[in-house]
Amino acid sequence: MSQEDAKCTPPSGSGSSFINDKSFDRSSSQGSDRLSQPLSQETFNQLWTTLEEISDHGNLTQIMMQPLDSSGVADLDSRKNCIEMEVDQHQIEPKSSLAAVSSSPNHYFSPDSVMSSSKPSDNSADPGETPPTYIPPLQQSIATPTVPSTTEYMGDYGFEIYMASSQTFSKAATWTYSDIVKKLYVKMAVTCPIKFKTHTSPPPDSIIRAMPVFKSPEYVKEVVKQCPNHASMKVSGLDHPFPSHFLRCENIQARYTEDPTTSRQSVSVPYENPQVGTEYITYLYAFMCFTSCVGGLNRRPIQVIFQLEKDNVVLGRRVLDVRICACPGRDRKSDEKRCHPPPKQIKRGASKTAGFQMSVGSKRRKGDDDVYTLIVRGRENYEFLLKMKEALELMS
Amino acid sequence: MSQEDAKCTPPSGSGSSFINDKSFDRSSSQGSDRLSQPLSQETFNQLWTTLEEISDHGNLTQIMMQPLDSSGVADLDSRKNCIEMEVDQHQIEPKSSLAAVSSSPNHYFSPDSVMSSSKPSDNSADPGETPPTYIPPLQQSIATPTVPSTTEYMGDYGFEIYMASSQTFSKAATWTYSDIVKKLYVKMAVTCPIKFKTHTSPPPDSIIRAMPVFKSPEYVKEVVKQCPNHASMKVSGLDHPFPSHFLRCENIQARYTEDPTTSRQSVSVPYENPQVGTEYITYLYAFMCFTSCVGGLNRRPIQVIFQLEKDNVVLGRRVLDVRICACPGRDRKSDEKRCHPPPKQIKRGASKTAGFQMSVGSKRRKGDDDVYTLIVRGRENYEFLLKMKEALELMS
DNA sequence: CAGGCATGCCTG
DNA sequence: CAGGCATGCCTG
Ligand SMILES: [Zn+2]
Ligand SMILES: [Zn+2]
Repeated sequence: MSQEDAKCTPPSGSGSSFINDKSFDRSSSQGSDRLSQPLSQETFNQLWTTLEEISDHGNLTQIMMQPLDSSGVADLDSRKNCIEMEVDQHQIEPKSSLAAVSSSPNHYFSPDSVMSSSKPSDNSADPGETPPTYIPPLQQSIATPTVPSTTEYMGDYGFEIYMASSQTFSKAATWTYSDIVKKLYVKMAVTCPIKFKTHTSPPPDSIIRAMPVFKSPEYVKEVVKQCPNHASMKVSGLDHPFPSHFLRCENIQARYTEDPTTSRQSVSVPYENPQVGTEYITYLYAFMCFTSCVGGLNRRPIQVIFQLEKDNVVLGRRVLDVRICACPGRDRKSDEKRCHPPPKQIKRGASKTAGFQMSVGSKRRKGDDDVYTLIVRGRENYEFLLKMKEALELMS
Repeated sequence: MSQEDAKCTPPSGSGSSFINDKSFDRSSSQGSDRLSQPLSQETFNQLWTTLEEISDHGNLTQIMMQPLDSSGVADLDSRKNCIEMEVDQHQIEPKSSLAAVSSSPNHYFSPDSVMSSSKPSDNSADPGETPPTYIPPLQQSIATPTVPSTTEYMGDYGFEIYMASSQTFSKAATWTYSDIVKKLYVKMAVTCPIKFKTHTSPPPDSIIRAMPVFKSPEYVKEVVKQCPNHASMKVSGLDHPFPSHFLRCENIQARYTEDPTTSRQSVSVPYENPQVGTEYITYLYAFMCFTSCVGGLNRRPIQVIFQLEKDNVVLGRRVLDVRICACPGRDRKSDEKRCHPPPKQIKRGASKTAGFQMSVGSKRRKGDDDVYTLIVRGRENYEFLLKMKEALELMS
């Protein structure tokens, strides 16, 4: 049961779904536990530590983007150096002093995505939206730039996201959205249509930026990126502008960014007003790893932050829980079942015997003490049923 | 049942266990099937093809060995170039003409590991060993150097391997050897003692070379290497002489080789005669991926070839089936059960109900037509048993 | 350590 | 496409 807890916390309406978060899966730092009796304990601890450092900050993607004309040999050791450099950066020089001065923490996204407080679209400005709950002063500083906001924010233009809660429950549908768990279930590497609208046209050249983050507070700080396995598949770099991005948008104008400070990756597309007669504008997104990918998301649930931005000013923000899996239909069904167990569902067994439904529990029923006679043909059947009867009577 | 077939073919004694091989799991080229509704079908097919090429020949390990003093950025695209170069090599210039001339196919291992036919240790020379079965002329040429021999060969020195069939069945033991399935079950990244002996001391400076190969004929040609995930963990290169090797030997004198022609990786250690009073010499080996590793072994069973060599002449060869998994005890147990199903084992269900054993099948038994009376207390119990009885009578 | 779940993938 | 297995890993 405890293994399933994490799944039972659908985001509460439009507020930050973080509040509902429970503890999650395993911590990636438990990795070293797997190495009982290692070649050399110390050696391995080192290995795993290295791995964790890399997965926290790694600049692999940047390395991989290097075009063909370079030396032709890779020095992956440089990654480790990058990591240390990065840490220094954090402590010494916030990438842009502009960000440090004028960004509003609740709308902070990346150093080049600043919320000007003079704009009318500040979070306190929109009464129709759940106002953000009290934020302790510490969080208001730029001290933790690695955790992007996940507070939903409609903004002045009425930015909204919409998932057709369509697509069958079928185990094999490429994607399906659960309105009851408020979560998108989607297969890996398939495009999934996501719709947006505003009630007022945002300024021209506005964009929608999409960025994945871990849902659990335990991991929000960690950057979401592809696992080495899937990252290594796109190595050729010929097929995609930013091959090792976890989140893609099928749009010729899609722009792939990796924030040099936080090293978080995002995709942005120009916001287009819906065609006449259409309420929503649809973009096609694809997720390039499973939620379960070892060495990547590693079974840690994520959400995607969709932000309407104009010149690095955040005009609106929507957050979508996403699970990337092999059987969206199956997994949706089981999540929903977990949250709304059907009446009289039995813990385990029994109901699988199907054909009839036996109640379980201590409630006494009509006829509980009556005595009946069963005529059975066959010795073996008789013995079986006898044992069964004894077991049943023991239970009652 | 068919999913389990492959597991039920223990190698038949000391002969090539290839003969018993059945079809295996899925082909890795089915990868593209996973991408239903991809971003762009063509693009993805390309991706997967690239991946397969890489996993077949990829020079990643070489690239990763590049020391820190290089440019500091990696050009992983160069891998693809390497691949093509490699293919050319195969067709144009066999690495050493010596190998092409004097190697005996059955003892062929790698271009620098040649079987001199003047040596007394030729395969035809030892009558105590199963002589290799007829080999069609085509295979005798050096045309398929990518498939190392897996024929066991005791040789003049009486080379033997020995696995203590010790270690509990316990689900958590780090390794266990099944004498009935003739397979080693071992956790990933833990050292496992493997013992060798000869009846006569081999010449000084003899070595034992260990090389993993896929067991299935379908995949033998493919080089066994670590999955990108696990390979990327050792990236630092500080911890191990050849960090991305799949097979390691805990021995200061271990030498890690990657054959430039076949790009197969192997570890060799100097052969040492057992200590006085000891029959065997023990080496510690470790496997750095699961048999199930996606992008690596990918659930394809492997075996390890242990070859006694002296100056690239093969003096003996032993082959060991190995499964690297999280629960060696559990998996051994289930493999053995598959091969020797306990008498009266029921396909599914029933036996799980424990406490009594019901036979299944159509054999008529004593008492099959007798009629018995069962007195049942409780309406619900009665109804349950009634249904049960009806079902049972339907079955008989 | 043993039981059991989660989840990719295989097979009909 | 649905049922079901295989198998890493989590939890008592
Ligand atoms: Zn992945
Ligand atoms: Zn692996």
